[in-house]
Amino acid sequence: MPKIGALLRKLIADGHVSDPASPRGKLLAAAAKLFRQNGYAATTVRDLGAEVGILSGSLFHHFKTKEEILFGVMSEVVVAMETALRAALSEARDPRAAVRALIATELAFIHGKTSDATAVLLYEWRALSSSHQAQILTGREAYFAMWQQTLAEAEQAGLVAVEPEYLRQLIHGALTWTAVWYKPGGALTLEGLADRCLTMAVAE
Amino acid sequence: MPKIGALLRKLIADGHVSDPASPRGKLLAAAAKLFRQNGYAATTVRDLGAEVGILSGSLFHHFKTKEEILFGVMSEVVVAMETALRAALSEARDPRAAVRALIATELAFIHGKTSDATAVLLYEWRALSSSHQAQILTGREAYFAMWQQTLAEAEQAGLVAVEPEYLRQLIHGALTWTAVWYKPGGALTLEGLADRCLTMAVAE
DNA sequence: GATACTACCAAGCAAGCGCTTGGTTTGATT
DNA sequence: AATCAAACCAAGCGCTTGCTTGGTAGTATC
Repeated sequence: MPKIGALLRKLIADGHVSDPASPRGKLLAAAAKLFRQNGYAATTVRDLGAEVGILSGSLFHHFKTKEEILFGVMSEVVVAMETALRAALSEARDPRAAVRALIATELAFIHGKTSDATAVLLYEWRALSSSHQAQILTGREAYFAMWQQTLAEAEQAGLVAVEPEYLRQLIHGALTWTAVWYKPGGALTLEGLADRCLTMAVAE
Repeated sequence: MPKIGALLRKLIADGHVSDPASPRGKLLAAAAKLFRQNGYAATTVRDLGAEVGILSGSLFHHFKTKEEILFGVMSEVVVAMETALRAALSEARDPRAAVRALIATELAFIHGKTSDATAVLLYEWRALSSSHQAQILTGREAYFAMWQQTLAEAEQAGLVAVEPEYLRQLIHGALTWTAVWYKPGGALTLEGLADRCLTMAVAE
């Protein structure tokens, strides 16, 4: 499984993700942090400006509206996540390893350097305009399909006892909720957490 | 397992939960609906007033602040949930049945008549003041303890392969997330959903 | 050395926000 | 018939919100 950092650098070089050194990239990172911490609606454009050290009005030189900033945060993490999941899957040798690869990659996004943006993607869905929602949803379809297919193969191999479409959602919920309770650096490592999730999801 | 409706009526009669026929009860129900739909920060006191058919200023005859309304929604559902979980557990004859009782009860809250309030409790945590957060947390401790003990007994019976403290959080996440994707009335019944969750959580 | 572009500031506008105030209606109680 | 509390209205205050406008400093291009 390639490190996510390396994948991210390639996406930046290709222009699919904003350079964190650029004003736009810094702003998106700051927005992700504040949106996660206080929520989108409770974060003001003045908060955002202060976080990057400019006045609130100057934000609108980079983005047309506040909501475009939210959309920017979400769409970039969707691109990165899909790339990472595809790379992780391509190296898995059997259904069980494939499921573990998906779990570990998703946990890496939820708790690694992209954790703020990922949390915003997962928990600020409502705040997006419906047209932007549709765009993000389209971007995530490939991602859902990967999960679906992987779990279907695990089912054929007799590894899982719950229908893939339901199991996918249940696992997704379990992983998503780790953003609320799991703190890296404690007794449970990220690898350990992935092991527990795998144990729960598939049979031995 | 007693119906939640009956438990709720008793709580109303005893004054632990607001009567839905009273102005306060109607307001809390409307608030739960709007807070869930649009989020706490994005819901204005004018929205709340319009939903119950009064002017925004009149809300403050019933609650001191907007945040007190949120707190009211959350604290009442916490009381109800703890009562329901305790009742469900008392009728379980073995560890497996106990786990299923907890799962089914929580799903009933997430998707039944109290679904709006439950969703608000789960997803609007950040919007509460820290002192109110502490109060809600205290109220939920008994609830966490029930889960913890039930899963510990299941572990001793050899039913689960993941440590109770982690498994509790993973299951909680899976159940919580059903609020986002599961729609009652489709091919999968609530009982069916509970079965899938149980299958994933404990061995045969 | 003129042009053009990016990134920002300074100031503020219109709209909407939570909440307050003083007064009115309503329905039950005495 | 008089009393009283609960429930609500009408009006608006002080403040914050997202966003706009016109202008400026720095840097790169031709």
